[in-house]
Amino acid sequence: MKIDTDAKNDTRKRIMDIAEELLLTRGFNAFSYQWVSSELGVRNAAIHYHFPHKTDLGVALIERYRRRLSRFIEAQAALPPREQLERYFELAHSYFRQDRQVCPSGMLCTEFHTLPDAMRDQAAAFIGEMRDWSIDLAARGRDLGVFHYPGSAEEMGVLMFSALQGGLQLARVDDGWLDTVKRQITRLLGVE
Amino acid sequence: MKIDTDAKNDTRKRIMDIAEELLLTRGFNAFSYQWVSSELGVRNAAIHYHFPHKTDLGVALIERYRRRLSRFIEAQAALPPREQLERYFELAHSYFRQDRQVCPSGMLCTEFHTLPDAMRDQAAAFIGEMRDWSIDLAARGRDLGVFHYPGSAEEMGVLMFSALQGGLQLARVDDGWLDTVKRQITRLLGVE
DNA sequence: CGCACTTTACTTACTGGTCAGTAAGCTGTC
DNA sequence: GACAGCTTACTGACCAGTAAGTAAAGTGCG
Repeated sequence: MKIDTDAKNDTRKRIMDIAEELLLTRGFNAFSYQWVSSELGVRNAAIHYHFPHKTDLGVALIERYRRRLSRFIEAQAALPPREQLERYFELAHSYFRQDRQVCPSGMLCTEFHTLPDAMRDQAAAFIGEMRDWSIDLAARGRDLGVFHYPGSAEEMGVLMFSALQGGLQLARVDDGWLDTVKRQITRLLGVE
Repeated sequence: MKIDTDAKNDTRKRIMDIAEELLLTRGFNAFSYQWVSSELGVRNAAIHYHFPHKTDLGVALIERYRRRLSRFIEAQAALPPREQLERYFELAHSYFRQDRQVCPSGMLCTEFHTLPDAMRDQAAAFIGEMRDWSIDLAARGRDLGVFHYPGSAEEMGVLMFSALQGGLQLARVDDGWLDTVKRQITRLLGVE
């Protein structure tokens, strides 16, 4: 039996890790293969070997986000809504702690008009999945009598997602911003 | 007396108008002087005559946003909170209608780490003014008994700003998004 | 086991295109 | 004749992407 996760996959993963950090701090259009290769200590063309076109790298990154999100959702599907909400906030805050990153959806939305088609499709699917999860959380919390808010679960889920995305970006300019957003969302959910 | 708003100021204004559209659709890093000059029907260097460095153009754009915002705030300072809220929503929606633009603060936040210092300073000031106005609206609405929400005016103002910024971006992927956010904010403000 | 062959994971060296920015010249108006 | 508002022509840097070569590891076979 062959150990498949050797040099190739390791380099590939390290490229994606470096590219991910650059994507979430600077944006897809604001980093080049040079940035990745010099950080990794290889030549430019080595990146092209693993990801022939920059689009391939971008698509691979979003696909990975989607897999992670799917695992994240599954891993905490059984938790009570209050804890799920806490994890949702923690997810957002972990981006902020890491060099004031924004969430992938926020970066991909603002760069949307400049992205290649394949990346747009992936981004739209990813955002749809984020949206659905946020709505599910709002719905489940209300059904279990933990959240008390006006309007539908869809409206509340969409609002929470929007506020966290915006809040994470605005936190770059004002440290306390994200905490304020988290606090107010919690209050608006009527959690005692 | 000389009519000052002649060729120079006219070209300068047209450059800024074209650059503004590019900024809000593609982002500051994703358009070049070539894009502006070809749209305007002049040569590259003509743009450099009016704005020697791209940073100068960026700063001028944000300064203009700040002047506009200040006029916007002044023009409707006396309106009842419900109407002020409506105008706030309309401001956001007018961006969306125009080629799915995002609001300036959203674009500047996500590109923040790549912007020159002078632009960052302007962006931070602009966002601070937006924030203050949103908070004032929440405070005045509550004081006049029109809005009924939990938490402080600061928290509610910051949340509204965040949700509109995020919602405007996410509307690029899903047409109805912004309307949903507007509806839910209105509900959460306890407006009957 | 040992030798030939193939594949993997790169390298060096390059292309054509775009970028911001500059220098020098031209033209029409006060 | 001075200056505003351009133009043409250019520079050096960076960009994504490619082609050809190489060293080492893996594979098939006698």
